[in-house]
Amino acid sequence: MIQTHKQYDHKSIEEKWVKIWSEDQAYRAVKDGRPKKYILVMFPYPSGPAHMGHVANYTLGDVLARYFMRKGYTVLHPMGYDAFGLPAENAAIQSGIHPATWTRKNIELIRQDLKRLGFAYDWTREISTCDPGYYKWTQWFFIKMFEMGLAYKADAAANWCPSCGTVLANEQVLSDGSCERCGAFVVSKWLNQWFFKITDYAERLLDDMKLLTGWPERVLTMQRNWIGKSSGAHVDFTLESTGEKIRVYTTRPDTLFGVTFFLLAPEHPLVDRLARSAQIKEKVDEFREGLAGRTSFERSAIDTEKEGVFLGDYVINPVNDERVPVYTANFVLMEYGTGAVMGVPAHDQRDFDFARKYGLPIKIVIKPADAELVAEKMESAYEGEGIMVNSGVFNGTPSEEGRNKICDFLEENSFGGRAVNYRLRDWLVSRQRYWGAPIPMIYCDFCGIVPVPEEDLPVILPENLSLAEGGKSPLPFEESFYKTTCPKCGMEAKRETDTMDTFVDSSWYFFRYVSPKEENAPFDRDEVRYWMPVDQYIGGIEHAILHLLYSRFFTKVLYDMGLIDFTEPFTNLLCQGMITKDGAKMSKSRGNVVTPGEYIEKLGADTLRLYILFMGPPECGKDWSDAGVEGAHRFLHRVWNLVHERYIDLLEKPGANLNQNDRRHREMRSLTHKTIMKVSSDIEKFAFNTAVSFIMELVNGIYKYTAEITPDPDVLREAVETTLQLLAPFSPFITEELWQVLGKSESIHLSPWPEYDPLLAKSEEITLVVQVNGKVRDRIKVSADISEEDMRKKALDSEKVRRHIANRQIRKVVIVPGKLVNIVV
RNA sequence: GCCGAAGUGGCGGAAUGGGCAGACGCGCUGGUCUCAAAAACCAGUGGGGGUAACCCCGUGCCGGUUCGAAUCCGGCCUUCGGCACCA
Repeated sequence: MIQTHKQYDHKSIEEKWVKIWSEDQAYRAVKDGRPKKYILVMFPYPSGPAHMGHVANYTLGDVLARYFMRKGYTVLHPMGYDAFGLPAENAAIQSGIHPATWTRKNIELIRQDLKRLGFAYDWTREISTCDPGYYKWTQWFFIKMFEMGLAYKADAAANWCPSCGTVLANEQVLSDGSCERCGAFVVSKWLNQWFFKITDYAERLLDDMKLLTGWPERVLTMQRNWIGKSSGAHVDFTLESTGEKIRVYTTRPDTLFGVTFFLLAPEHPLVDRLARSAQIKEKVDEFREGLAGRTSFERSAIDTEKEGVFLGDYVINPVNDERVPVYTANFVLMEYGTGAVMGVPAHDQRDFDFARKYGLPIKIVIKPADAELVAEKMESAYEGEGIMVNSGVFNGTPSEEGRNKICDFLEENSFGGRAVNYRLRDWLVSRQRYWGAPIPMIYCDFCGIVPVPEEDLPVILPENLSLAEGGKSPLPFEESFYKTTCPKCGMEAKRETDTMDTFVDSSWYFFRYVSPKEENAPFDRDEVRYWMPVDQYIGGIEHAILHLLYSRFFTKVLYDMGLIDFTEPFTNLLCQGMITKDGAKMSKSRGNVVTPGEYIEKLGADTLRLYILFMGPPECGKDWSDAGVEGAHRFLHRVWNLVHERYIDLLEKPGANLNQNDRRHREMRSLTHKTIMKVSSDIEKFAFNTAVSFIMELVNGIYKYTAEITPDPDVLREAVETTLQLLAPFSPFITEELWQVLGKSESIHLSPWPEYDPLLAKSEEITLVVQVNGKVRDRIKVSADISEEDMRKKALDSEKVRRHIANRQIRKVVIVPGKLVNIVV
């Protein structure tokens, strides 16, 4: 039967298989006896159709999932939507569409794109965080954490985004002081808010990083930085006027004898009590007013001038009974350490600046090895190591050693002792927004804060409300929502009207996938035991701290609750770089947005997937090129034509002058097997770009083979079928179609991954490189199993080499077996 | 300022337990086909020199180790990312 030569029509092929795979529920995760792989990609925020970042991210996951399916694993590869969040409310403000409507419409759009892209998801496990069946359990976790003392309400200086009209967690403020979401500058506001006590887990979050051997080093470094552990000492100073102790934290106890003043954060509760005289009180108020107007970023900027006010009181340094003045100063932070700092101007640059400004004494207590310090002549603080001086019995002690000795001394005399501090702050989780999971708490005038009883969950977010004036949340104005009765005493009470940070929703979603329809628990524990932890997590580097730190924290809390028996959720992590266009982030305002939809339409999902992987290593940023994507399309055409023109046609008219022993048949087989070997190992290394290039080389090789010689049918069949099988995870549609053209009855995606024969994968011939003094002078084709002696002989026999040696004396011959000979003269 | 990553053709990128620099693709040039073009196919393509065989230079810069360095070591420069008044 002669096939009519059909043109490669990506559109009809892809539509056909999307339908078939969908009807077959082809990629359901089945819990069976086989080894499992849980391949997870960070679920999208549904803000519209899929964008290129999604394609890149999800294609990586899809290639791995399909690869492991064919390697005999049972694979969990799910998809869902991070569906609560501010953009939905912004859309409502701008166009009047309800956040729920907007979100569900976008889920529909992105789902359609994901299906068109051919991702092998188990669609029966689809979840959405705005679904009451999901957020019921988000609320349940909140209550459990409240019961464990890990969720608490407190007054604190919070990051307030004026444009979003809500508070933000520290992690959601960028280093320039702007809002991670909208870019507006964040201000500091003193507010009563809900927090998760992530600081209780600081040490474990840090310590368990040693388990994360499958994580990129840069992500671990960023988290380590963020947690910011430091070791030092607590020292209790005595307030002269009242005799009470004020504790400071320092990383340099060795400089304790150099204290010449004492500082309190402006928010420190002691400041008001100390500022007794009217004159001082006035100055302090004025000083605080000056700070209040500024953004928190401005206040903590390194180049902001150091300022302070003397509070009229003194403290006594416990180690030498020296009396030093107490100031409040703008650069002292209430949130870090104890909110009180000892001033050692000789050995701390900030204290030095402050001392110079207010004419405070500078006392040298560390002497550098190679210089003499004179207080009056110093231009900056000496922060390095040295020998302790002016420090009583500690004189002559090296500073590193001194730190320890002072700590011992403090502990022996109950003046303080060793202490550890973290930069990490508690996670502020309440948001004054509508489109989020309601915090399941009730305020009762008699009983205080009472959690919603478990059986009353979920606290349903009413979806029939529209945003209040100025885009504000309608919940505080909606009596039918907030009016309730106290579960304890039955009296009239008021619900919490704040919702949760959406990062809470996404901190446990990977648990929900294992049993998405479970109604009596957040997840089925047997299913978790089988599928978790996630074997491979894939997502953008922008979540290096945020989502990944929160998820690690949640997992540890779940462990402490006794729900799971592991402490880290993601065994291996792959962080992909950003896709840019013309070197810049794609954005509507720049007008440089390219959307997957247009390319799926024009060139096909297979082409798009192939190109986006071929562009470069996954972890690097990639710049989109229209010319490049055409090249990928051209390659798929070549594959299509290979099957139709070179394979089917030639098989139809077999056999003239078949010379089985011709070297070229063996070379073809060798190339086929070599390609299996390289593509397999490259996929496991995430080197998808080179995996694709090896498949391209195989295709080029087959073209050459069929052009040069009448192919052997078995050799050609092996080569062509292997090509399709290796290409299948990358471009699932065209390979499935061609597989069918070849008369296969089962899906190519269910066929076992090809195995290679190591003997065949080895070349018969190698190119021997011959160098003279390290410079390549000749290349000789030799048999692969050549002996070292023959290598030397061949090299020395070479005409070109002889010319370069001329009549100089050969001093040495270096031989690298099977590769290279270097002749040194 | 501190920490981390990276600098390779016109472009995206290959090659690091030291051993052929530039795989694969894009772009470009020439050719075949065509009335012509597109597509497709074939050939070429780091720079310089030479009619040629060939020769010299070349992986951010300067040194070093080595028979041999994109790869290792020391010092610089640049870019990107993170942290940054955290006591």
